[in-house]
Amino acid sequence: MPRTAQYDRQAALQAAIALFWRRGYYATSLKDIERELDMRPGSLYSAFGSKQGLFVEALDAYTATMADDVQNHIAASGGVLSGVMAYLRWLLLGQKCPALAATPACMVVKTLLESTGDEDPLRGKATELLRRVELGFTAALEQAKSAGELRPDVDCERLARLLQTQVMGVRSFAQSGASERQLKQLLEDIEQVFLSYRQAH
Amino acid sequence: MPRTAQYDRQAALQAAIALFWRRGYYATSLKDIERELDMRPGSLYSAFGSKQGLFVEALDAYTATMADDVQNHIAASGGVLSGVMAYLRWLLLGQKCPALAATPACMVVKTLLESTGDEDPLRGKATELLRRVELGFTAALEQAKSAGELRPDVDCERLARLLQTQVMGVRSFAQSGASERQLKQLLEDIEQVFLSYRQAH
DNA sequence: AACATACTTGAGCAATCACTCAAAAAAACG
DNA sequence: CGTTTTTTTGAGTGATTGCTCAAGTATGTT
Repeated sequence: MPRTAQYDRQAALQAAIALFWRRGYYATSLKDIERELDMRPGSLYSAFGSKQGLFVEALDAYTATMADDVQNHIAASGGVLSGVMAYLRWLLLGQKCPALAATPACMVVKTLLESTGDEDPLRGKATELLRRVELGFTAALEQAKSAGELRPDVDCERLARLLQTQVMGVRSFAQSGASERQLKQLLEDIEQVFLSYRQAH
Repeated sequence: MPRTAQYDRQAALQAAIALFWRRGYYATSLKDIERELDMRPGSLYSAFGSKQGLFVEALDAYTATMADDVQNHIAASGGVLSGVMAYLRWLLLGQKCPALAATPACMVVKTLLESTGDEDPLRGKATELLRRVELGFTAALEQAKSAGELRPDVDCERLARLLQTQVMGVRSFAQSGASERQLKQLLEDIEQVFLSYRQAH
């Protein structure tokens, strides 16, 4: 009996991701959102509740996509460390140029850094998601250690944090407009960081 | 004959740094600024021109202070790489707890990441300042190479970018609420990164 | 076709945004 | 003390903020 919704929720979320990723939370107005998602306030608020609700949902979806991308590169590459490096190369050097080249920095990190204090719910959400990614890294590293890719004495939780720090660092650095050649060198240098964690054969 | 200004420009700038560092540019309102700097609109606008003018001046002052801190630690530590590590330890583990522990992330990086696009003047300013810091690193590394601290084949510009990436990474990671123990381990691990660049004796 | 049940629309809400400016106040001179 | 010069004040600018809601519109069922 009811009328079916006109908009595509997933498409709207993708548009929201692109918009918030580029402009951040506080600098994005509802006018921007209405224009970019092609939705009017009534539809927006019945679908997502509030600007913050939409943002959180977009951030969750972004993180899920990112985690998938990382896992796919790990699987395709065979090793965890080489997989993450492959992911970074794909992300920063790939032909995803137009959209991503402008915003190589991680949306979660952007959110963490634009949060206004400890009480800001955005900070809580961002740290929660970072912790989730970190746990994913840890699990993948544990598995790699069992498979003999890593030295048996490696502390996987610790290495996961180093790994995450590297990813946060390069992606932020890439935002400052480095050339492709500089990024390539940087990724090489970072790859060296992980050399000592590998199991010698 | 004229009336002398009541406010202290340097004190006002310090307050602006603290405020913008914590809350970012877009999420900070003029009401916040009036309260925190204890200045009314007229004084603010005669002194700094605009919200953006005040922000840029604060960001410049922040960067100058940060560069001083780094240089001091390099001088006190004897080596460039050990100096930067000492700076990070002082920044992230020192007793600067209350104010800084809440905002370990670099204000310039926060600005870079909260900028809304390539046309955003904030992004230009942030990249310019990062470039300046990078050049400072390069110069210090060149000097260190001449002094025999670094291997003669080290590409100093390249190492400077790696160094900056590490600093950006840890400081951002620290914002996500890591424990002191985790930070300590992370700094140890990062120190290992630079080991291979040192000149053997 | 007529009804019921949504969804979409856009005008409009109070609050806040960055900012202006005329008037009041205060210092340095005579 | 009075004059001059500058700063400080705070009410007020139009525009925009996130958001609401009644009216209009479209769909699926009977």
